[in-house]
Parts: sequence; structure tokens; C-alpha cells
Amino acid sequence: MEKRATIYDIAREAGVSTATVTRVLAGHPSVKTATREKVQRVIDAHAYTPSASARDLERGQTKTIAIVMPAVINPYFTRVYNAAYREAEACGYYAWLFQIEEHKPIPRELVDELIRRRMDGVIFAGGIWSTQRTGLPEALERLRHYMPVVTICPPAVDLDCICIHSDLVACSRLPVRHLHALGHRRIAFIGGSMRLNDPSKRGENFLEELRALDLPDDPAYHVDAGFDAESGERAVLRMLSGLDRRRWPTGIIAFNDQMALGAIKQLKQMGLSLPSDMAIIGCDNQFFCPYTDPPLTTVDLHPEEMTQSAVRELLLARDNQAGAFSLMREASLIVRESCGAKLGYRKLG
Amino acid sequence: MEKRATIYDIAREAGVSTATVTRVLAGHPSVKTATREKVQRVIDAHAYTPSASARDLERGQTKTIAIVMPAVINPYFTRVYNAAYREAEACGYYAWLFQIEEHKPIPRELVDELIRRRMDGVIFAGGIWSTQRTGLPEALERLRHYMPVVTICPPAVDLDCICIHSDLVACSRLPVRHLHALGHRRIAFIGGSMRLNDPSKRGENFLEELRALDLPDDPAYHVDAGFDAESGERAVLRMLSGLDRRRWPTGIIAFNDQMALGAIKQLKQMGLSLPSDMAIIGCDNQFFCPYTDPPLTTVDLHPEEMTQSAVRELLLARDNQAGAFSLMREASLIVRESCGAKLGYRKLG
DNA sequence: TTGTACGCGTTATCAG
DNA sequence: CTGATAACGCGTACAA
Repeated sequence: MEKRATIYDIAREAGVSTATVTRVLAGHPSVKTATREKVQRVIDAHAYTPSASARDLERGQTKTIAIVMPAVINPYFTRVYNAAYREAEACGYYAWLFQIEEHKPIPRELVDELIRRRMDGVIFAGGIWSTQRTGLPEALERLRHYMPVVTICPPAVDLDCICIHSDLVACSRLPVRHLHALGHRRIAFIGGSMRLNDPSKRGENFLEELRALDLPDDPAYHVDAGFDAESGERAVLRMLSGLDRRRWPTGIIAFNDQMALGAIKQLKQMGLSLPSDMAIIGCDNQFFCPYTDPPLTTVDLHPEEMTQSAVRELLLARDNQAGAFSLMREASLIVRESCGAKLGYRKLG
Repeated sequence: MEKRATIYDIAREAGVSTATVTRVLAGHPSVKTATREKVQRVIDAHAYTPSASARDLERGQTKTIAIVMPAVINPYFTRVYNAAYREAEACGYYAWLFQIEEHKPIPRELVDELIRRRMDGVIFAGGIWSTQRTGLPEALERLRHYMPVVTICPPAVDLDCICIHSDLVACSRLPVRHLHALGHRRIAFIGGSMRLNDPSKRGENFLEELRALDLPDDPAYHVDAGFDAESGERAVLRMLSGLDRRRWPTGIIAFNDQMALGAIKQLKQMGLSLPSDMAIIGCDNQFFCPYTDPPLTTVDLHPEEMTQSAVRELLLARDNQAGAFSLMREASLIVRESCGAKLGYRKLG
């Protein structure tokens, strides 16, 4: 932790002015080769590395974008950050992850920090829309005065910022249709919130889809729950134990793969064999999906691509002063064996 | 993106000097109440937020620590970052995640960036020790001139920095003894590298343990592999298909839980039933362990606690100028059902 | 091709 | 209690 050399030290020792050092650092062509080499030698000798604070202060930008996400174990977030980091790097920026707690208001302190740090942009992603998350519009509005804002989430609320989101209708339609095509008629949905103020509207869309197919939308087939495996376990237990066996659904769609994981465990514990007694579909196409037993059919929302777009649009917005708009990414059904599709099962009743 | 107000603007508009504005901002007591209120009003009116670049430049510190880790999907890293972020925040710092590629040299550019950004410290974690990762000692050495460095990894190489690590001997001993106590005699290990230059020495320690127990350390029971589920699948296939059925191991220890995931799939695909035909133990106690079939017995290395210590020691080292030392965290065996322990199985052969 | 001098936005030190 | 003013380290006009 010795005293770091400054540009003055380098200039003095090389017998030039600081301006020349800057030029050498920037690879500016108009420096005599002899001078350049002399300066470079001194730079190397001290392993001189210019201060970003000073540079940022002078330039008025930090070449850094912030990613704000709930601090959860869900690998989905890891994927988003990875993608953001890579894409930012490819564009000459750095990405910085800031974490918020689930279902809590956006901390005023965090917003202040993003502004203090003079981030060149900020991406909000993940379950930022929970109804308990008060103050989000205000936070984004405040931030927008200082930097472009992009969200990766359902465009439920009018936020006057760029919004990248999945095709959530397809996200419900795909699995429902898949089960329907395989002959399933009693289909259940577990997870997330079925209440109307769930901004992802997964529950609503699910019901919509059932009606479009003339399937029963029995309220007993919809269980509100959390987002983790344990919630999946509990949701299945609650649903099935409250239902006469003859009215059991033959297929379950889970809010995400973690919930499906819990559901599978609970179903097996109840003596069902999968997929013959019960089909199940998750969402997110997590790394463990091929390794559940049976391998889990799921929906891929392509978070990496959405994130990549988010970073690009963010950086573009810096220059273009573009207004608010939204971009939708299609979803894909990844068929494995948890619905029997690959095994040739076909429900008939 | 309007022009941001500076401390000059606030001072001028409030009719005071910048020094007074600073004092108000810092909550300094020696400001007349009337003045304070007047200044505060102007601050609020502009939503004035001081620039971190300027503050950092002046103070000579950033109140930020860096975490450098491989960019992998392994949830282990998420847990480390979460823990680091929280602990840093609790200490009045921010944490910033920088990603490196697996099995590649530490990029010179990254080291430069950490120095440029004047990080107040840096933590290296994860699989940073792979033998292909050249230049690590040099990178750390260079960084050490500018900031304290802590690594969370095996203390294999003399690095002259603080090193937090797991009890890797126990990490091999625990699962081997567990299987041994359950009657297993032919025990295999898959994953990581069995070569001597694997700094985690998991392979070596495994062999050591077998010998201590007078168990056969047949080379066929040791399969080098990667670190993901697919590697686990392949490793099992390779091992068993090369072995006469009578010589098959009765228990497998995997380098981590992801590999165990793959191993379980492969074993089932070969028609074995678990845990009666084969016991299996993972490592890391990931969120999915209770949800494999059967639930996976594993080793918990307590990464959150190690990370917490890492952050604390890092911050302490800033003040104390403390020399290099290392801290070891004990490991714990988490017994579930993948070895039959809870089901009362007991191998006798 | 190179050097001088100022501004970037803060905090800290000293006077007053 | 408050105000000048000097750093902090770097880029960049502008001048030479």
C-alpha cells in the first residue's frame, strides 16, 4: 500500500509535462517516438495506473452501468448479471450489481448511491414488481433525471422508461396448449400470485388460456405461493389434499423451475409416478431441468438475450435521448419428459 | 438527463460557502439551525446529490471492495457475492463483482481496472486456482501494492496474502467415513482433477482417506472430470462402463452437487436404484439438494461465513497493515437420503 | 511536437 | 459558527 504515483510524478521523472504523459497514455499519434519511449519507460517502472475517480470527474461519465436486482439464490439472476457484464464489457463499459431485498421498497439510499456514483445507466430486473414494492415509480422517475433507465420486467405500470419483457401470454399459452394437446383437461397452476395486481399476470393469462380452450378453470386448481422449491412442495400438498382424488388435475404448471422441483418431490412423496400420474411444466429452463426425474419440460424466456438488448438500448438511449418504448422477446417451450411427450404418453380423460 | 447541480450551485443559491454546504451534508453540529434549514431547503429543491468521483478523489478512498470470481452458473458464486455484498454494506462499503473466465489467465486489463478504480480491497474467490490460470501470483502481487487482498481458496501456493479456506481434509474425510460407517468398502470419486497440481487436493485427500481406512484405492475409482452436471454424467458412464460389474463401487463421492446431479441421472439411466444399488454424496449443500431423488447427502463448506470473514479481514487489513495469514473454516456433512442413512440401509459386502 | 493553465466537484484546513 | 482556499489527479483547450 505504498503511495501511488500520480501523473505529476511520471511527468517530472520523464522530464515532460503532464499533457505529454496523457498523450502517451492515450496513444495520441503526435508524440515524438523518443519522447514516447522515454515516458513509457517511466510509466512502466512505476506501474503507473491513472485514477478513475479523477478521469470520471473530468469526463463527466463513469463508463459504468448499474444492474439492480433482488438478492435471491435463483440462478435466473446470475444469468442476467452474467449477460449484462459481458455485453457491457463488449461495449467498453463495466457492470455493477446492486442488490435489493425481495418484496421491500426500493431503498432511498440505493437511489442516492446510484446518482452519487454517476452511473451511466441503470437496469432494473427480476421480481421488482411485487405489489409490496412501493415507491418504484418514484425511484425510477428520480433516477431518470440523471441517467437512462431500462427495466426487464412486465410493462404493467406506465413508467416512462424503456422496458424489455418476455411474451408472458405465450409463457402461459405454451405450457397450457402443450398439456392440452397431450390430452390433459384438468390443468393446475401453482406459484406467484393469482391476484389481479400481479404485474406478470401469469395467473390471469393462465385462466384466459383455459377459457379459450374450454377447460375448467376451477379455483381449486390455482394456488398462490412463493417462488422457491419449498413453496412448490407446499402448494401441491395444499392443492391435492383439499381435493377429491377424482377431481385431481392431471397436469401442473409451475411459476418457475424451482417450484416445479418442489412439486415433483411432493408428488412422488404422495405416491404418484411421473409423468404417468401427473404431468408438470416449469419455467426458466434452469441448468437442473435436464436432471430432474423425469427431466423437466419448461419455458425458456431467454433472459440472456433480453439482458443483452437491455444493455444495448440503455447505451443507445444515452446518445439518442430516445423516449420510452418496450420490446418483447418471444418465449420457447423446451420439451423434455415431465409430460410424457417424449415417452409417447397421452392422457385420455 | 438535465445538468446536475453542484455544490457551488447550492452554496450560491443558499447564500453560503461550499464549506457550509458540506457541513450540512455531513450533519456537522456546528451549524446554526437557521443556516442549516436554509441550506437543506436548497439541497432538497434540487435533489442535490454529491458526486462520488469528486469525493473519492479528495478522500483517496472509494469505500468499495471488489470481488473477483469466475463467471459460472454455479449457485455457489451467487452465495459468495450475496454474502460479500451484505457484509460490505454492513461495514459501510459497497461490493463490486468482477468476472473472469474459467481456466484462463487473470486479464491484465482487469488488474489495471481494479487499480484505476482505486478499490479499497479485493477478494478473489472460486476456482481461481486452476492450473491453467497462469499469472495469478503476479496479479495478486501487483495488486497488493495498492490494496489489501484476500483469497477464498485452498492455501496451496504461497501468495503472501490473507487466505480463507475450507477444511479440505475434512471435506474428503467426512463423506468417506460416512460411507465407510455405512458398510461401503468400494468408494469412488468423480470430478475435479486427480492430478497433483489440483490445489484443492480433493483427489489426493480422498486417496489418503481410503488408505487410512484400508480401503482399495483402485485407480479405476478415480475419474477426472469437469465441474458441471454433464461432467458428472460422463464421469459415471466412463467409470462404470470400464469396469466389471462385480468391481463396481458401491458409493460415489462427487466433487460438487452439480456433478452429483449428473451422476444420479446416469446411474438411474443404467437401471440402478438409489441408494440401494449405489450411494452418492455431493458437495456444497446447494438449494436443490433436498429435491434430488433421493435427496442428496452433501458437505457444507459454509461459503457465506467464509465470505463474511473475508470481508472483515479485508477491511481490518486496511488499517492494521497485517501480514499474510490463513483462516480455516470447518466443513459439515449434511446427511440426507442418498446414502440410505436415513432409511436404515447398511451395505454389507 | 510540446507545455501551461484551468476546470471537474468535493472535502479539509485555517482563518476569522 | 462561517468563509476562503488549497489540494485531490486528470484531461483539454490554447499557446508556443
